[in-house]
Amino acid sequence: MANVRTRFAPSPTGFMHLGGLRTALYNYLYARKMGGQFILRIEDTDQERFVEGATEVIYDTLKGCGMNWDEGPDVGGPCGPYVQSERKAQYLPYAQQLVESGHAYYCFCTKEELDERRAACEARGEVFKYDKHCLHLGKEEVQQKLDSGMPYVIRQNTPTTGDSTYNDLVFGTIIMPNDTLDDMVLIKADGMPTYNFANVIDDHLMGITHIMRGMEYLSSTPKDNLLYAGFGWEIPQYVHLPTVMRDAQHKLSKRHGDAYYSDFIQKGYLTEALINYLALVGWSSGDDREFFTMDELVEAFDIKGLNKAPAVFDIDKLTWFNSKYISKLPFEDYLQMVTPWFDQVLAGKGIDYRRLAELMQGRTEVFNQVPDMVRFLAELPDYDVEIYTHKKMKTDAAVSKDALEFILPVLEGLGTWTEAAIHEAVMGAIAQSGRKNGTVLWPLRIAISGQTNTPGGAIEIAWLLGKDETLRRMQDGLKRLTNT
RNA sequence: GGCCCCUUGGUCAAGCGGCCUAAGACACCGCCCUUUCACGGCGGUAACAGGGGUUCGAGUCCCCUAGGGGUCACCA
Repeated sequence: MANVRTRFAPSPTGFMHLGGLRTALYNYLYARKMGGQFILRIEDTDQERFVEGATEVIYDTLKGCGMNWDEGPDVGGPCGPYVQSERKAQYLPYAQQLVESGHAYYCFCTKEELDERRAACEARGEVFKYDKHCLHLGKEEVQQKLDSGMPYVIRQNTPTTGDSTYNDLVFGTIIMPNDTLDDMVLIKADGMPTYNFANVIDDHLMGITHIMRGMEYLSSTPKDNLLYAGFGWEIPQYVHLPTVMRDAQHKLSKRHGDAYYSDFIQKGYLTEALINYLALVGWSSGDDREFFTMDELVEAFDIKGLNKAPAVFDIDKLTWFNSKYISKLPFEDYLQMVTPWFDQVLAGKGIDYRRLAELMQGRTEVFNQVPDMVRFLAELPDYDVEIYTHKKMKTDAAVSKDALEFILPVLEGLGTWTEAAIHEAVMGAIAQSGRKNGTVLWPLRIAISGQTNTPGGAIEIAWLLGKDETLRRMQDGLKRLTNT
């Protein structure tokens, strides 16, 4: 097969949508897998939507995810420029060429006229389609209007009979009746090309061999093909991708804060986990493997593994991946990453982050859960004495009160406050007294943490808190137990 | 509404005519481990949308119905 060239062609909106990121990923993987090139092209033909700094977001996201492009706006390449607004001059001549050959025509209908016709059509319950009104203008008439400076657009002249057929590498043969094809605008009144037109021109000029994009383009592809045919250009391979959904009915959306790459990074998801999971939404390697590095994805990627049905993006599964990736992090990396999250609630409290991090790494699913998990170290939460009661530990309020009264002097008398010393003193005293470990340790942990779930047990927490605070909290617990 | 596409457990999915009384993973439930929770180990609940065909044999092929998604802009 000829050299494979794929491209990712995002619009600079300021955000990287996860669906778009996945599209970029598949394009990247396929190009790398085939030893071809991955090209980045910025599609900014809609100038009203220009967003400052938006291209940087695209660069940073792609780079951050480990997807490097071979050709693009910043790195250049033989087919540049790679920003559509910088290529604007080239599109009109191509459109004019299509007019010459009868595949396109000038149209002078105004937006208002069209809206009117569209409304009338819809009122009749019919599907609106441009009626080729201006196709029938005489050559002189067209020239005259052009010369007079009348605003115009150039429309594609689609056939009205027969069918258009093409092959999609994921969906197979797609057949579309030509009479459902609209004469879409190629060149807008402002002289800029429409997305559809610019795409075809650029993809051809850049030698793109495989077009991998969302399946929303499945039914507009025949019009693209008509354009390629009009120029006599080779039609590329199409790989339409299933939609990434939030649930069975809805796509991922801005509103729900579940659509953008940055949303997830801010919440404390790791890029590697996100990429790994994203690759699996709509694609399967065919075996049971779930964990992939980027290199392994390149190795395993195959268009045959692409699914057709829309796939729901499951945050629970992503979170599971994330917890696994966090667990595998080198400890020093974890410590560094978790520190700002500790700081949110523990800054200046004198808590040993290193020890806390050791306790936390194995139970961190997403970093934004960390503050709530460790907040109790900063301040004893108000809690219900009910939580002293635990069936399995055989504890209730009375037993707990007794346990705390029993262990308090042991800790008070402790000279060195290290985990080993605390452990030895507490466990020794328990053994000597003939009590059960849980009967004492459960109330102790409740008293000093004020909650049933904590990172680490009573001894680790006591050490983290320090002697004074530990004793203070135990006194507090005793007070609560006495009052009931 | 027209046209296009899709349909295996709650979710992602394996399956590409017999190896399927249908894998694996997440989630959920139970048990074990454990000074809590989590981790880990073991086990469990749960699916071929429905109906017709084709075939010796269908989750796998065809048709219909239903449901879902997409698309019908001088937006990308």
